[in-house]
Amino acid sequence: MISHNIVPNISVDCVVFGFDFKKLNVLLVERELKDEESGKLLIKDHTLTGYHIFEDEDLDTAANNILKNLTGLDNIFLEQFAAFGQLDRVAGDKDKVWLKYINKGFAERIVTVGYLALIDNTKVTLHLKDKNVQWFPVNKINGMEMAFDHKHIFYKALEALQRKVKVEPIAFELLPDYFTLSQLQKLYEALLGTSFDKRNFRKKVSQMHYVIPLKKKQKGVPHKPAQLYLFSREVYDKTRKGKISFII
Amino acid sequence: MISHNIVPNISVDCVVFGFDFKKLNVLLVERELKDEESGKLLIKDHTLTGYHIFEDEDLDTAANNILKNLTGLDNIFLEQFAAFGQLDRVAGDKDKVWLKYINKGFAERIVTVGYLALIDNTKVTLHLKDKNVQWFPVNKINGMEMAFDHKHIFYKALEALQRKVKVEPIAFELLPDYFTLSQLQKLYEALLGTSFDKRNFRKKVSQMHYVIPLKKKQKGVPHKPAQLYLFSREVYDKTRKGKISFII
DNA sequence: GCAAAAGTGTTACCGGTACACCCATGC
DNA sequence: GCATGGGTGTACCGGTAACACTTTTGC
Repeated sequence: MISHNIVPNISVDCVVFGFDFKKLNVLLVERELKDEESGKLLIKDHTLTGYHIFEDEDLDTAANNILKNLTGLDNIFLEQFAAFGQLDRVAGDKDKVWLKYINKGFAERIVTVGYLALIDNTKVTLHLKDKNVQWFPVNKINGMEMAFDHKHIFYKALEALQRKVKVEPIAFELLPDYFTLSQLQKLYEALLGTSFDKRNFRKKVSQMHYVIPLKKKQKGVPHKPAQLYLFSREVYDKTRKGKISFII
Repeated sequence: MISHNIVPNISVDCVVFGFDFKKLNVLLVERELKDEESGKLLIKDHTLTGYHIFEDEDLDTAANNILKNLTGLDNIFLEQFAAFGQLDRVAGDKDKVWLKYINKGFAERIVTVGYLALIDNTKVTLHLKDKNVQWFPVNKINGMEMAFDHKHIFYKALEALQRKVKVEPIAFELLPDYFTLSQLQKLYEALLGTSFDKRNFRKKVSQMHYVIPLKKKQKGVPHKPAQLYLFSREVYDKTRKGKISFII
């Protein structure tokens, strides 16, 4: 039995991160509302990608569905990182106007569960065309206007990501299947806001036997083509000794 | 304006940890139901300490109130660690009977937010008298019957605790204000399920300038009395260099 | 005086850090 | 041939790990 009634006071919001080989980005949806008569712009800001769960929908399922709708992809890395339930989290002036306008029967008090999503930019760009969805560099978020408490949620997600990335091999989710060591290094530098010594970084990676060099090389680059690598979760699960650190 | 209506589909559950200088314990409430006519025992198991939030109550406030009711103490260490929303999480046979019996107007679908609480056993034991609330060693939980998905929640809490304890100085919350280094060592050993070399452990602690020796010593012990120490959060906040590890 | 836990230093090894030059390709 | 990023080895230092005996108290 499938219900399509939403739960009026519980939602799921996904903070979707992507990496364009230079910087870390986050996916945001534009929220725009014009006064019907005057045409005056009442609201123009951004929100995370989320919605209210259905009565017969798991939290994890809801998060997956959001990502599926957004990108067309299944099997995206998704992990819950926190729940947000402040009394006033949807009670900003603009937010009240907005909720009244969309009029979907949401409650005044909404608890949302935040999910972290990591996606491989190279697989997904096409599906975002002609939606009001866009990538924004994470270090520009501070200056932006955001709906509800979404800026707060975003920063909590970023903190969670930075914490996890040091301890679990999840950063690979942000890279294509085949990647170079320089791309991996730039990714960690973008994630953690630091920079690493090239040789030491490579020495460390070479101890991670689940980062496997391929026979392939880059092609068509105007410099020495780089070796391509692959992350193997199977090897990781078998060989990790429990206390591998992903920082240098 | 204070409302005393509960939100029927959102609850908060606290996983309360304590340390008795030998092992790590968790606080559980007995859940018992007898058939009114036959007197037959229908349910006898244990639950975490939690309740449904009120309409005008923050998640954090709700968790604090639970702890306050339970222990009489304010200012207990409390941290959210996950939300649980599986469709069938309150739909076990016993759970259905129980929810019908207590008849409080809860929804069929309940999302609960899990909080980790750390308390100093020496301050709180008195307040638990004559309630059906008791400490249980964490390594006995596996063999116990628990309500709803509370066993699952408990294990997630334990994992979160083990993760955090290596990286933040929260273990001190489980000790009295003044403690000995042996107590601290036993605590970490209980938390992480390992054992440490005494000298190396002390060497490491001596580099943590926020663990401060006092002029006092233990009294009335049948062996050489130990130096007492104190954890100073102020010193910690000032001196931590960002990457101190609490493991050895 | 004995049982019980407190307290204390040194050495060996390994992993982390710092650092500079040659190489392969596209244009 | 030049601009661009790819790729490589070594020496030093600091932290971790292993290890055994003396001290102080209550009884």
